[in-house]
Amino acid sequence: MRIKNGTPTLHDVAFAANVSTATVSRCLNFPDKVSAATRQKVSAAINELGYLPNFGAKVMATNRTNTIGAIIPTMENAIFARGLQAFQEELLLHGFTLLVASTSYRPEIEQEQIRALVARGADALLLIGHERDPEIYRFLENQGVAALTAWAYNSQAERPSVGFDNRAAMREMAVKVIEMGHRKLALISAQRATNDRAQARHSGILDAMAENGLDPNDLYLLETTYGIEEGAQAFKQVMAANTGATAVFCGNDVLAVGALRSARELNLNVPNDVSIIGFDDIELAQVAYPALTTVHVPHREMGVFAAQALANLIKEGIALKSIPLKTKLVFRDTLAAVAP
Amino acid sequence: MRIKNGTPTLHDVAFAANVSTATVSRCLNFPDKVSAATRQKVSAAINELGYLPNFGAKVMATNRTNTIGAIIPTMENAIFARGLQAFQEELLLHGFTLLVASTSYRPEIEQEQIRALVARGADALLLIGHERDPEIYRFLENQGVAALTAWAYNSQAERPSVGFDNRAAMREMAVKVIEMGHRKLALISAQRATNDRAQARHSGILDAMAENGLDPNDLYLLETTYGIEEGAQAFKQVMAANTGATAVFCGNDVLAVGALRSARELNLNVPNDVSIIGFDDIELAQVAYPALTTVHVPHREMGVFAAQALANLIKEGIALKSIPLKTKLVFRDTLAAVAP
DNA sequence: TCGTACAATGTAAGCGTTTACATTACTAAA
DNA sequence: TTTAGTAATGTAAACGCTTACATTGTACGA
Repeated sequence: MRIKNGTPTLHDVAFAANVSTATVSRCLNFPDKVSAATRQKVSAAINELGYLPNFGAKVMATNRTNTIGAIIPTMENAIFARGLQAFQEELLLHGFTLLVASTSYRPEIEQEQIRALVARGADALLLIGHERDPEIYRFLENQGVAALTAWAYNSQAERPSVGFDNRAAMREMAVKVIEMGHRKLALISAQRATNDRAQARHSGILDAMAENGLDPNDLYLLETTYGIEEGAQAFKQVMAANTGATAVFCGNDVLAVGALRSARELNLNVPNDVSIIGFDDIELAQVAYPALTTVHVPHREMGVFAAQALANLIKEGIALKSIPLKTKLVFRDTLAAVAP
Repeated sequence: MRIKNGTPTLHDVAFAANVSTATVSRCLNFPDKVSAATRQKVSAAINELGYLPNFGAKVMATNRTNTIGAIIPTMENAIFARGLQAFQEELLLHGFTLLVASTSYRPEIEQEQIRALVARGADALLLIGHERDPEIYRFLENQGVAALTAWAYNSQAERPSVGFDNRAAMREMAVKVIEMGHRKLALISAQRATNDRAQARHSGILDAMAENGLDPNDLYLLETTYGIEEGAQAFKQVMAANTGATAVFCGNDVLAVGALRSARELNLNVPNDVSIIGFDDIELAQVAYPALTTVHVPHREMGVFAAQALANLIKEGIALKSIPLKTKLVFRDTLAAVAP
C-alpha cells in the first residue's frame, strides 16, 4: 500500500481504511457509534497493518493508564501472594493491569514506592494496613490517586479498607485458649512499630486476658522479624525465659512453624507440653506436623473485593467504602487443654 | 504566583523558575548538563508547585515506560512468588517497575496477557518456560518488545533464558535414588502438555533409568494438576495401582507434601515403606514431616539475574544471553535406601 | 583585545491519541 | 417532495513531555 518505516499509527489505519482518525478511534473505543460497514473496513485495516494503539499517546489523551498499583511488604509471604493473585485475576476481569511493588516492611521504602507507582501512572493504589505518614495521604490526594487499604479493618479508621479485624480475631482465639485452662501465655510477635496488624493482634490477646481475669502484664512478649528461622529462635528464647508459658501465640503461621520446629528440637511435645497457635492459615499450617491451630483469614476474598472496589471507583466513580471480612478459628493439633 | 487550575506542568515550573521548558526537562533528566544555579532555582520551583512529571507525556516523548512485565503461572506457587519478589527488588535498583500478570498455567491466557502487557507499554517481558506458539514470538518481535525466559534452561533452546536444566537436575536425583537400590519408580507429574518443565523432569527420570539398566517403560506415571490435595489423591492412586513402587517422585514440593499426607493416612512409613521425593525446595519442604528430600532451585537468583539482563538490555542495549544456573540435591528425611 | 571553543540555555517541532464541534448522510413524518 | 431530526463521519485542537538545532554566554589562549 504505502511504504512504512515504524509501527503503524492511527493515521495509517485511517488512511488504509479510507476514513478519518476519529472514526478509527471510535471503532476501537465505541464500536456502536460506528456503522457496521466502516467497522468492518477498519478492523480489516487494523489486522492487515498489525496496528496496536500507542500506549503513551492513549494515556496522554485520556489521562488514564488502566493500571492499578499494589504495594505489599513482600510476595514471599504467602498471605500477600495469595491475595495479590486474586486481586490481579479480578482486576483483569475489569480490564486493569497490575503494577507491583514491595517494601520489605520498611515504611520509608513504602513512601518511595507509593511515589514511584504514582509517577508510573497508577490510576489507584492498594496498600497494606492503615498506619502511615499523613503526608503521603496528602500527596495521594493532590495527585488525585485513590488508595484502598487491605489486610486490616478497623471500625475507627477514617480511610476505606477491606479486611478483617485483627484485634477481634486474635482476641477470639485467645479467649478459647484461656477457656482451655491456659493461664501463662506468651506471644511471638512481628515488629509492632511499623505494623498495625501486629499491634492489633497483640492487643487482641491483651483484651482476652483482661476480660478473663488474667493480668495483661503477665503476657510474655517477644518481637522478631519475619521467617521460620526467626520463629524458631524466638521460641527457644521464650522457653529459656522460664515463664512457665503453656500456650505460645505466634503473630503468623511462619513464625509458628519455626516455633514448632524448635519445640521438636527441645523435645517438647506439642500440644501436651506446650500449645502453639498461629495466624493466617496458609498452606504451611496444614502441612506442619502436628498441623497448626490458627486463625483463618480470607486472603483471596480480600483481593477480589479490593479489586472490585477499585475498579468500580475508577470506571463508575463509585466511592470506596470499607468492607469488613470475617476470620475463622481453625483448630488442628497444636492446641490442647492444659493438664489439670 | 499565578492562578492554577489543574496539576502543574513543565511549563508552569519553567515559568516559575524563569527558564525554558527544555532547561527544566534537562534538570530532571540530565542534571549535569545544567548549571548549579539554575538547577537550584528549578528544584525550588518544583518543590513549591509540587510538580510531578506527567507519565503519559513522558512515555509518548521517549517511547519508554520503564516498566517490565512478568507473566507467570500463579503467584500462589511459592517458587514463582519468591523469584518474582527478587526480580522486582532488582528491577527497582535499576529504576524499573514491575507489571504482573498470571496465566493459571493456561497457554491461551498467556497469549492474552502477553498482548495486554505489551499494550500497556511494557518495555520488556519475563516469561516462564520455553514452550509457546511461535506466532506470539513474532508478535513480540514486531512490537520490538524483548522477552526473556526463566525457570528453564535448555542448551538447545534458541531463545535466551535464565534458569536451570530441569531434565539434568531430575536425572541427577533419579540416579541417586536408583543407586540406593530402588528399582520400581513412580512419578506424580504436573500436566506435561502445556509445561515444558514438567516434561523435562519426566525425561530426566527416564534418562536415569535407561542409563542404569532399568526399563523406562516401567516408570509408573501419573499426571495431575497443582495442589496439595491433588498430590494426596495421586499418591493414593499410585499405591492402589499396586506397582510395587518403592520411590515416588513428585513434580514439585507441593505435590510431594500432599503425597506425604496420604502416606500418613495410609499408615505407610516414609521413608521405610516408600520414599517420596520433591522438587523446588520451597519452605514447605523443610516444614513437612518428615522433612522432604528434594531438588533445590535458586529461585531468587533467577529473579535477580533475569532483572539484570533485562535492565542491561533496555538501558545499555546489551543483548540478552542465556544464563544457566545450578540446582542442588537436598537430602532430608523422605528418602532411604531400599531394604535388602 | 579578539577569536575560538565549549558550556548553558532557548525555540519549537514532534510524539499518537481522544474528543468537542462541525459537517454530511440518512430516515421518516408531514 | 420537503424537512426536521438523528446517525455517521470528519476536522483539528489539545494533552505535556523530549530533543535537535539555534542561540547566547563565558573562559582562555594568542
